[in-house]
Amino acid sequence: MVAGPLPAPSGPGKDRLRLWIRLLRASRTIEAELRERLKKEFNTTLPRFDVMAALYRAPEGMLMSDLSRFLLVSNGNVTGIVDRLVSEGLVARARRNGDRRTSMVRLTEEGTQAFATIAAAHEGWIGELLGKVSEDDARRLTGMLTSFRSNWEGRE
Amino acid sequence: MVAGPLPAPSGPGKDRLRLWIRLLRASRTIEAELRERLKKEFNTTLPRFDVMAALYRAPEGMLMSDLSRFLLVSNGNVTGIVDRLVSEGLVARARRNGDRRTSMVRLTEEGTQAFATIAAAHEGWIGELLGKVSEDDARRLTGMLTSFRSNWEGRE
DNA sequence: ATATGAAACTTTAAGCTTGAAATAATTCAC
DNA sequence: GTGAATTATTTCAAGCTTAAAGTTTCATAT
Repeated sequence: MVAGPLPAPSGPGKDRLRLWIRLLRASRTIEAELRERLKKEFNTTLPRFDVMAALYRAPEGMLMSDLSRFLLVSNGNVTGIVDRLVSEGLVARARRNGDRRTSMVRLTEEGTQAFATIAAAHEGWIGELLGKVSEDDARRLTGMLTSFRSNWEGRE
Repeated sequence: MVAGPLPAPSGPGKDRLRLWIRLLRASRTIEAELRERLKKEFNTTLPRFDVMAALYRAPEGMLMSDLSRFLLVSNGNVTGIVDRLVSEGLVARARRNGDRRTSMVRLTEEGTQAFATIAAAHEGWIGELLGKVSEDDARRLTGMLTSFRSNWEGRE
């Protein structure tokens, strides 16, 4: 999967395979770097950051199922991450009157402050790690990725 | 991190942030789909597939450290995955005469056959999932990703 | 020869991840 | 209104992942 150098395959369809391999290697490389910095600088993790980022954009809160759908991870996964964030005082669950199966999850005041700091650093890191990509290329690449995704997404 | 729809941020540097988010969402979406199919069709996992793919390209075998470097994962990680592949008879470790710290890891006959089958299906899936990307765009995107990566890689 | 350090690998603890099974609450058909 | 599906969430087992600590082996400088 994460193939790299070596006997460059050729033939029909190989271009897409190569694209996928590059895509995967690029995101894994960046992810690894972010994970390391989040740990070193803020003693946190990428999954926690993802959850907080989602909640930061939704001051009114999110349901667990909204979170898992948005983050593209399983339900049970989110449960665990939120549990940990709650125990750290960064996130709170609020039972709802309407539907007692659900609970609104939101950042605490402390969580909001903490996230703002981390997010600023994060944006700087991305700027650094993708620094060699021109703003122009960035926009072009983004466009390609967006359209490709919307094409096959929502199949099943 | 995996932000998506909603209040499109703007400002300097935001284009690269947006690019990163798209990149991550694209690869996670495809990865999830591949993982699911590997499980359903072949009862295996993405990490096992990755290791087997690496070994398939190296009939003479690879050291554990080669594997972990190539796959961009930690040493301990590879140990576990290889352990499982060995217990399934798909991979073999061979002690070396020269250096008794190391062992050459390679696919067994059974592993080679199994991988060939899975790899064929895998390539088809990629063709399907990235089908809407023209071969031309695929090559262009690949080029962009390659150059961006080689730029900041090998920093530390 | 022998310490000293480096290298290759494994082990461990903690956390992330999934898919499936279990719980609980709601909705809907009758 | 009762029972049957549906929905939201949690729990669970198995496996993946990392960073750090530990083991064994090798290289090298005395």
